[in-house]
Amino acid sequence: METVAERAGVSRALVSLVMNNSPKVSDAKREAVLRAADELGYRPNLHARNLAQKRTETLGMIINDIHNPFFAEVVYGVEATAEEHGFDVLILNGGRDAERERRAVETHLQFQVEALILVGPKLSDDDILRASYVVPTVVVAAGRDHPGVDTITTDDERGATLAVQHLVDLGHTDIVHIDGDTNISSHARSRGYEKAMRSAGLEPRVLTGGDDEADAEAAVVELAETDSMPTAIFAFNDLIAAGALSTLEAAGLLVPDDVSVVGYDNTFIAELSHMSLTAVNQPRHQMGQLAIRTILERIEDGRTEPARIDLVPTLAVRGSSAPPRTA
Amino acid sequence: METVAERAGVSRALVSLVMNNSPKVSDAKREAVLRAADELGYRPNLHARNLAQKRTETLGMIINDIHNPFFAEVVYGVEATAEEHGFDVLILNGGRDAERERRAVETHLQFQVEALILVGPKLSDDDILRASYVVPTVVVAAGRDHPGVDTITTDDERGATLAVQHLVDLGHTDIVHIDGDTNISSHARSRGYEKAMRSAGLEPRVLTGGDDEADAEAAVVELAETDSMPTAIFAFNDLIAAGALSTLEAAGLLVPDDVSVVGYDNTFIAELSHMSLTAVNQPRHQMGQLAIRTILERIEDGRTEPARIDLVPTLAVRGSSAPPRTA
DNA sequence: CCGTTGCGTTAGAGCGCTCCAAATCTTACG
DNA sequence: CGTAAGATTTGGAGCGCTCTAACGCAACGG
Repeated sequence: METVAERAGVSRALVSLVMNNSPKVSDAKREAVLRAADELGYRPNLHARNLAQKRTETLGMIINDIHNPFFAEVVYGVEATAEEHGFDVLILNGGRDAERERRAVETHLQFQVEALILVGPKLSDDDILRASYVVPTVVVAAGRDHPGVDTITTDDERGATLAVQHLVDLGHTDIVHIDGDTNISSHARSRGYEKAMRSAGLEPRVLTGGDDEADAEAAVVELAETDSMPTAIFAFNDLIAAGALSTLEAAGLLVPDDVSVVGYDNTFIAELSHMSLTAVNQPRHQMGQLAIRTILERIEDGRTEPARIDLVPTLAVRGSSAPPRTA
Repeated sequence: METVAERAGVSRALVSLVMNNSPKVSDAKREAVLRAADELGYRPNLHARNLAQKRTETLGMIINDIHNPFFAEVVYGVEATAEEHGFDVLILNGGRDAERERRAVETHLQFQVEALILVGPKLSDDDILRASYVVPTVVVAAGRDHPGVDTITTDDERGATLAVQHLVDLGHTDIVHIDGDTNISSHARSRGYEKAMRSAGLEPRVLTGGDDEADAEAAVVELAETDSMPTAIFAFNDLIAAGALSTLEAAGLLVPDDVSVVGYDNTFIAELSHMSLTAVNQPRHQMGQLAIRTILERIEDGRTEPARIDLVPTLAVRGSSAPPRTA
């Protein structure tokens, strides 16, 4: 910066003004500075800037797993909205691991991000709350209540109910749920499933799933081997559903003829007409967008009470669900 | 830091030593500092640290599109290896847009990242070269030659050849390629396709594709409407292939009976047995890993000549390819 | 009993930038 | 031509940390 100032024949302060395109710089000087900067390949050091400014205009986002297309779409919503407001978004990958997420939070905090956006976190409530004392924090796709922090969710319990009701309406009575294991929204979806089953007078049956295709296999194999295959499977997410589809096929079962399958998230995978997966839809882009809006209300408008936005899930009916054979 | 030092009854310098867990601090003082830091909720400011140290131990990665699972797997390879060497990885999403990528590069450079990892960049060679003057830069999944910078690729031309040869071996003579349009590796794959077709004595036919499912539709619809449907389609990537599968199905055509489809990347989408997509495989995890190794050779060992690592693609044969009807 | 050694500790400068108050230059006007 | 009001520009302190060189002190040998 010093060098640029000298070359342009001005003071360091003036260079700073130009780099932040302040309006109160004469055109002549501005141009001189810009030219000098260009000639020298000068690029402001963000660390120095952030240090001096005590602001970073940067938001920290942690996503559960870059693998899962659900999260990718939330990211697009977040980025688009953050950009509009002049914030950079730093992404750290949680990698489906609470410990890694904890380190990611720490990294973000040390980077002095102005807010934390946790998408489908695996962290404990305590960890989240602790982070929220340091910096505004919003949990997206939370599934359950996070006391004290902003949350953007779709009503997972209701989403699960939609899925079950759809299957019940088709005439299914034997519906198994493969859950999300330690995933944060797993509990709400299981609860919705169980309630809906009970209120339809049916007996719930829940198997342990996990995050993705691979985690579905064990559950479906178990169903096949114990000869307890239901007429319908409601999966924790689209990946599990896709895994179920694969494993069912490998077991020689037809979907939807032998077994109906319903997923959750309605990602592009469900949409692929080859998959044609009936799935509960979450408005991902909007969720990302609302996350930023919510956080900006804290940063810029100084809101302090936790916000709680609960969106309404819908059901996208496709080819993987049909009436059971016996009906 | 000042406050922590006071509370622990030591100097600021000592706090610094403790925070960087230097061995030359007495246990008593170390503990005192740690306790004070904990009580005060002290967290070192990374910007100040980076400024003083003139190192950031941070790598900047830009991925073409978080949507595409191919990139996600490269990310895992990069992260795992970077972590081993004590580097943080900052991810910025290119969003399939050269202009956004350019801004992302700028952001990373201002953040003083110690290296740049570009995964499937949409940037021009010039932009890439310019970045490489500032900081060690490696291009992953580059597809074509990038003079002056390190590249990690799989041989895309050969990959395309594998796909075509597989189809030719099955007896296909009418094979259309849906390309990657502006994608960086599109050219190499098209070239491989064309060469392989010619050397098999067949006439190449290339349609414009793009990045994902949506971009496949136009091409396939065109084939259907102009009554020029081939017996096999070789797609630029798995997403395009998946889109082709969908559109073919919508047109009432069976895969592989009426049309064989081959994808590229061999992501989990291809693996889903419902998709069962024959696809060219790239060793993604290894590519990420090698990217970091290569870059570390520059940072830590001071290599200066550009490295060029070209891996060998393989073909994963699945259910979407079969002999043509007429054969 | 004193000079040495070496460990543990510290003062203080400096990293590259922003921001404030104050200095300087322009312009307009009586 | 002098002056006040703006418009520009500048010096210097300060952001929170690391790093170097130097310092204090206990243990040790002669």
